[in-house]
Amino acid sequence: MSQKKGTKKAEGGDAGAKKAPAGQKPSKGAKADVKREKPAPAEGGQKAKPMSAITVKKSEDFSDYFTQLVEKAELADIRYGVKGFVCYMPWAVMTIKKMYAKYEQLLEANGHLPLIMPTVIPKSFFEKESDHVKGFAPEVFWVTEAGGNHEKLEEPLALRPTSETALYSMYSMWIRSYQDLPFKRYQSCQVFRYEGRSTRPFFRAREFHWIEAHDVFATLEDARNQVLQDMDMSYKMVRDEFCIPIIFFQRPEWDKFAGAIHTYAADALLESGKVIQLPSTHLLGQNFSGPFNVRYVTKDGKDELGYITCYGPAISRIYGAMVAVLGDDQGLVLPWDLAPVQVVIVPIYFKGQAEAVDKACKEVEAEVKAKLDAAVKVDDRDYITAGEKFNEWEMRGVPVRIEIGPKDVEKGQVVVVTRVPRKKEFVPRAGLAGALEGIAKSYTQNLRDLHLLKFDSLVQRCDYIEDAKEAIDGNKIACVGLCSIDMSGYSCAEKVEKGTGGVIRGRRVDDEPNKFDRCVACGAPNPVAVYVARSY
RNA sequence: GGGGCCGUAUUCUAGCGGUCGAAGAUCCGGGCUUUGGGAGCCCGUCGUCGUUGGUUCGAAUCCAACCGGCCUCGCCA
Repeated sequence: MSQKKGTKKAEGGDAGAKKAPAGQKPSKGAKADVKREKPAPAEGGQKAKPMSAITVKKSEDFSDYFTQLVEKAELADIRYGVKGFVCYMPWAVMTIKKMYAKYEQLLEANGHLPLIMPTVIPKSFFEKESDHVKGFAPEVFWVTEAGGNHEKLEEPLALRPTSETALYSMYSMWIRSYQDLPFKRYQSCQVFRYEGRSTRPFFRAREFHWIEAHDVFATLEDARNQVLQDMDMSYKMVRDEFCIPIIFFQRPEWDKFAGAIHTYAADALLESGKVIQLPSTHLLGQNFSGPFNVRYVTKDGKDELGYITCYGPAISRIYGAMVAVLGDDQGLVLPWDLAPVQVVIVPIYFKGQAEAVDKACKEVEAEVKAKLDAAVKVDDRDYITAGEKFNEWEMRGVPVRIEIGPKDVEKGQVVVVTRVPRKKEFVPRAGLAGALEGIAKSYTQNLRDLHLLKFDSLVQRCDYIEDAKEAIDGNKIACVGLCSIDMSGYSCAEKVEKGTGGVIRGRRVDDEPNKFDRCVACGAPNPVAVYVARSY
């Protein structure tokens, strides 16, 4: 019987089999470490984890791994049936809300006030700035009719792909004088993009969740300083709090936000060897203040255009990146502050001793809540085994598990197990709060250290396009010389991208250690060092 | 947007022109028994075979289009 089951589970594992030969790999690697002694020899000969476990190794098939993680840790449900739109499940939402809260707090500490704008933008607003219109034209959802008879709207409404045009049309009314500047607002909202490329939960959707901050200043210099602050906030949040290593690039001229003077964007590197863009900040200068009439009166009575910046951390994508970067073969891993449940208590029941165990669990729960102010949960379900609970909470990335059984009650101790690193310890009840405090304090720091591989170690300096291709094929980022990231460098950039299969991400914003004598494509002297990588 | 693969119950799979009034496992509900790393037995429930149209005496099965999913290549948070 369990033989049959082993077989079935192996099959369950190839949820991905339909897509590629890679789907077959998993069963081979599937852990047989659990004491399931039936070999199930006839059909396939491999034991497998239950369907509730991830059946591929992250390092072997990242794409399948991510799909399974999203499904099995119940982060999103993709069965809604509209391309690019998914249900965000409670476990993900609880973390995402915490991420929002941290980000919003930081933005407010840096002088931003919250605001909520309408979701629809009239066509006429949207079309005021021509570069921006061109950039977004292909990916806007339009609301064109309404009512029972599908009456046509007099003016089509865009489902906002981003809010510049909505905000700045109001900013022109809200901002009157230099006394109003700097004028800094943010909103947490959803935006919509009719994405052509294939969609992925969290990473690329047609509806995504983000924060956008839009700031107006009296001088270009003030605006530039805001861009620096935006980058600093990104590091504080994305790297320090969410434990995702990132680096900022100035995007090439041909790859900037439509309507910006410059775009600066953080890239993270995922297990697949692809970079993904995380927060970006744009120096818009006066490109929008002209068309939208964002003006202010100076101290000496002159009428001036404001200088604008906008900053867009996409929380849903950052969440996806965090899940992807931190997760391991057991499932999700979360920083301490972001875990919906930080400590789970699993009672180990035995006939006739449940009451004593339950009582001890309740006591420990109360103590942890009181002394640590942590999110604690007692998993007292009596219809599944303790082992299954262990696996379930590990899949969900709960940082600490406390096991309490009859033996522990007797000895006045508990078992404390940390998710990362996976470590089991017997702790006397009297020392529990102290032990947990220690874990809580260092947990996130440990994760960060674990993942803060410096980009430097993943970057390969290359003098020839062929070398760069080799580096990129080996899941690395290539650093090459390019004559320019202005439009004058575009044709060389095309050659590099075609020759390497990567995309030019731009020039590092911080200090550049690599120096080049000539452009890899045309040989022109005094090139700028740029980074080339495959991207999501 | 291009190319490739795919769509049967919550999920995974079988069926590949008539024997399908669609099979098995899982899930779910009930009962017993269990719980220190993914338990077992018994009973029960669950199906617009993705949708629409076509071919055929007859379609889950063949064809087309659409919708969705996965993989892969050129443009973005």
